[in-house]
Amino acid sequence: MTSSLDSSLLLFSPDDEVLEQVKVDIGFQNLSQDWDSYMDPVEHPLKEHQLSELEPAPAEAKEEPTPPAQKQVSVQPVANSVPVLDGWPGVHQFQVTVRRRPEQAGRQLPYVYSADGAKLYTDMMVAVPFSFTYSGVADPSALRIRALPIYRESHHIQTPVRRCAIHREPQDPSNDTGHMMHVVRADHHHASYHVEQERCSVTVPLEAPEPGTDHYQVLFKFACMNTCVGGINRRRLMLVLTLEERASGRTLGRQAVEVKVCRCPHRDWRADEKRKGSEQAQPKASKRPRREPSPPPPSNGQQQLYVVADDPAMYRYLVEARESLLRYRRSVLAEQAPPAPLSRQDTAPVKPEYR
Amino acid sequence: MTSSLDSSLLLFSPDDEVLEQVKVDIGFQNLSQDWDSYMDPVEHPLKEHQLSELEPAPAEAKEEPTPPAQKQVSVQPVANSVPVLDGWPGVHQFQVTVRRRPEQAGRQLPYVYSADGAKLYTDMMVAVPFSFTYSGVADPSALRIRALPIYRESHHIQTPVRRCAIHREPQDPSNDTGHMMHVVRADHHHASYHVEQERCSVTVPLEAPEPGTDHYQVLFKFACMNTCVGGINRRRLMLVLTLEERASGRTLGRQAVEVKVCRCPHRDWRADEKRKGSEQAQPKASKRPRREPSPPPPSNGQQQLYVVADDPAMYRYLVEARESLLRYRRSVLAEQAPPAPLSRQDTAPVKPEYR
DNA sequence: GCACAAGTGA
DNA sequence: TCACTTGTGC
Ligand SMILES: [Zn+2]
Ligand SMILES: [Zn+2]
Repeated sequence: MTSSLDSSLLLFSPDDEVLEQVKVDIGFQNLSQDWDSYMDPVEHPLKEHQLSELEPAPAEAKEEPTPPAQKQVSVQPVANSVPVLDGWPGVHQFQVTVRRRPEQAGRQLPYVYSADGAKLYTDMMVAVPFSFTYSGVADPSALRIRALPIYRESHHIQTPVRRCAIHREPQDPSNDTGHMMHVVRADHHHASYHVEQERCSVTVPLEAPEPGTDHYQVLFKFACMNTCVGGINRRRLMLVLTLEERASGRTLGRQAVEVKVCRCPHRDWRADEKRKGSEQAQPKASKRPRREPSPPPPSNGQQQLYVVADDPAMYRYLVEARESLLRYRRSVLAEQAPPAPLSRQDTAPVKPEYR
Repeated sequence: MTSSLDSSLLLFSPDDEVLEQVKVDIGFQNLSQDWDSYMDPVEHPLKEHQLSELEPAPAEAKEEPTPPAQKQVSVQPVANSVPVLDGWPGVHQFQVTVRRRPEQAGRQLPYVYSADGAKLYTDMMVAVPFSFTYSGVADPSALRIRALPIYRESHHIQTPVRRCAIHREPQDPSNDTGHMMHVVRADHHHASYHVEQERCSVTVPLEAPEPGTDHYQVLFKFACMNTCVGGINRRRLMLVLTLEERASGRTLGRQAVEVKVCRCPHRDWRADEKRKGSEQAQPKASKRPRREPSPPPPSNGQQQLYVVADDPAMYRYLVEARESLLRYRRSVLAEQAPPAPLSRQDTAPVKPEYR
């Protein structure tokens, strides 16, 4: 039996990390009244469409044209499976990097790799050379490398990374080579594209390093920006790279690299560096990390209420609902005692958030 | 015979303003060699897709469900017709404004109207009350008001204003009331939506002012932002408001209002005001107007070469081609003597501009 | 490579 | 309302 996204990549986790995360994310602490008024469909300004991302995408789940030999069936229990991004070299000492790091780059490349943060900054649709090292592999062709993009924040880690409406258009040049739904592309003749549980990934066969080099190089491209509206939408991205046994799909090693696909890789890399520097310099309160503070990991030892999520969809729904509530509260706070209603024609009444 | 976009709104103009504009826009002055190398499909970094906007949109030109009584046929010659935005009150003294201008606004509205510049700043999908005045109309119901969005810059004035891919999605809340293709909506029970020559507009019947007021108020909403990628795309917008004879479609009056649909109407209005102020203060070179410098209107008295555009599509094609060339030149200038080609695997070769 | 414009979280 | 982020023109 074979599996493409195997059980060590998609981790089945009833009341472990995932639920811990749910407890943290869904922080309704004795706020049942708040909850009620929030959930009242007449009172609060939410509409279902705000949760539209949660709906399973209109079955795009068809398998890509793949060499029949690699046709595979997932045996993975789907419920509560969450992608793992812990680095794990495994027996083959599987490692990843991107060559030509910034400090030695002579000419301005359309990408920068920060080795310490394991973060790649790249423009869209440029081929970035990932270098893989491994050892103790008798027959490389029996293994393959999979690249799977996921969201970094726990809030969104369960959401499949999908392309935005604009770049999904068939006439978009990024789709000249097909694989319209795939954010991550591999410039490799034997790349094969997979869609499993709504998640798009690409695999390439493992090969021996080119003569004279000690690493196997694969070119990956990214077909949406981190900022793509209706797609990645400014969320942080990780690229999970796994070494797999081709026949069984078993994971033999794993590494993850953060990827920021943006127009000015160098500028943004530099900005991150500066930020890092100033944060260390002033370990005080400093400036709050603007981007996605991500719920406090351990939190206080006090009794915590939580909502159990039965499946990923529910989890996502709840997380989203929570965020909507937070937005709602903020807006209520912001408005506070709605000013004497004007002529009732002057301004639009309760309206959904358009974006 | 009836016409919805009549001949005074769409002006037939062979060798007049339009061609003047072409002369200015297409400024190939003795640059045939430049042109050649530019047009060589192998040498230069352009691809057809960059001109994709020029292609006629996949026939969305179906008429909206409209009361049969208002079903109309256009008798308008299409070639070289260009929208007019000169204010023209006409015999009925047709005038437009938006009430509640900023200086007297107590509470922060989601829109601001600058009367002097005749410019509206508004958030997306909020109902903005336009006030119309007119006089000498015996039977208002025989007339109607049309709202047609067009691009302000001559570069783009021939391009129909279309919604972006994101807001065009059927599940977008802005489409709950239908009219998916329409950027401009009227909050009026008898609004009727038109699509003619790829241009979307909306009409409402003219009515008598509400008792006690001297103006007829109509609520308009805007269903895309000025910045919408793949749609308006940061271009400046005008809303052309025409008073029409309902039966004949004849134009009796016309006014135009610039509209900026953005997230922070007040901020952007304030910014414009400041800009205006500082520009007057320093009438010297000052800061170059960043946005769309729009080709120098009269230019020097020297012999000017120009390319004749036979029809709007060609015109648009040429304008776009010209802009592409400018981009190409800039990029060539920027690169100058391409550095010794690297390992040929490090960087992506000639690639189209992804966006 | 800089500076501006403009969406967005807080 | 402020400040940050980030696409984009030049
Ligand atoms: Zn995208
Ligand atoms: Zn839009």
